[in-house]
Amino acid sequence: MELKERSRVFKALGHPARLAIADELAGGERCVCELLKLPALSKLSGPTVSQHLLVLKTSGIIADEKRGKNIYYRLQMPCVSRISLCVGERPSPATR
Amino acid sequence: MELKERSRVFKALGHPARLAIADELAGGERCVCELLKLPALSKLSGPTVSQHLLVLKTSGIIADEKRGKNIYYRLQMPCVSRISLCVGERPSPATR
DNA sequence: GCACTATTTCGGTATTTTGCTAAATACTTA
DNA sequence: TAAGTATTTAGCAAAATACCGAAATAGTGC
Repeated sequence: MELKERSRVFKALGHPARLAIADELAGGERCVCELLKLPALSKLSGPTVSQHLLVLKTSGIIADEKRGKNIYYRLQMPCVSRISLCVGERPSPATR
Repeated sequence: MELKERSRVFKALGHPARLAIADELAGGERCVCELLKLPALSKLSGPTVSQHLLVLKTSGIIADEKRGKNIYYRLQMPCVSRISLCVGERPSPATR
């Protein structure tokens, strides 16, 4: 994958709300109404969360599927759940 | 690591210039003057690259050390080189 | 068809990020 | 100490992003 495309994936994960969504979807698919209840998203409006979902989708991280009244999102990029853990690995990051 | 702190790491990698720097440093330490020659950075001014280095440093991804005339940067967060590869892994799995 | 629920799209504003030039700092060598 | 090289800091304009409320879309059940 090219530099720009790869960096787009990281950029998409580079917002607390979107990272929280990716983390949650690592546990299986969720409809938007479930995601809206996440603590990290509960302060945001529906339209705002919808925009964040679009960013994640555009970068190829998640995919959606409509079933009945709801739209379900799921993790499409398998490595993302691994990534997210790995970043937390080190104890003290910004030590000079 | 907390959500916000983790997302800052991704955000830092979410720019082609900074991802290129991280990729290059995965191969060992480099001084700024070497980084400036990278194809992905050659179009940018020195000060701009310096700002990108600061972003990476602030998020704990890289560390610097002054030796003689030069400042050498190195990867401080070991998992970053693994991450960067992993994102390129899959083209588009048509799950479902 | 009408009301209701779930979700997205639109239009706008506030904030953040990017990248530049000019100037400052720090080290080296003559 | 003067000049030269390497790098950062400061200040600023332009572009991108984040967020919201209102309106639109789509499905369900009466």
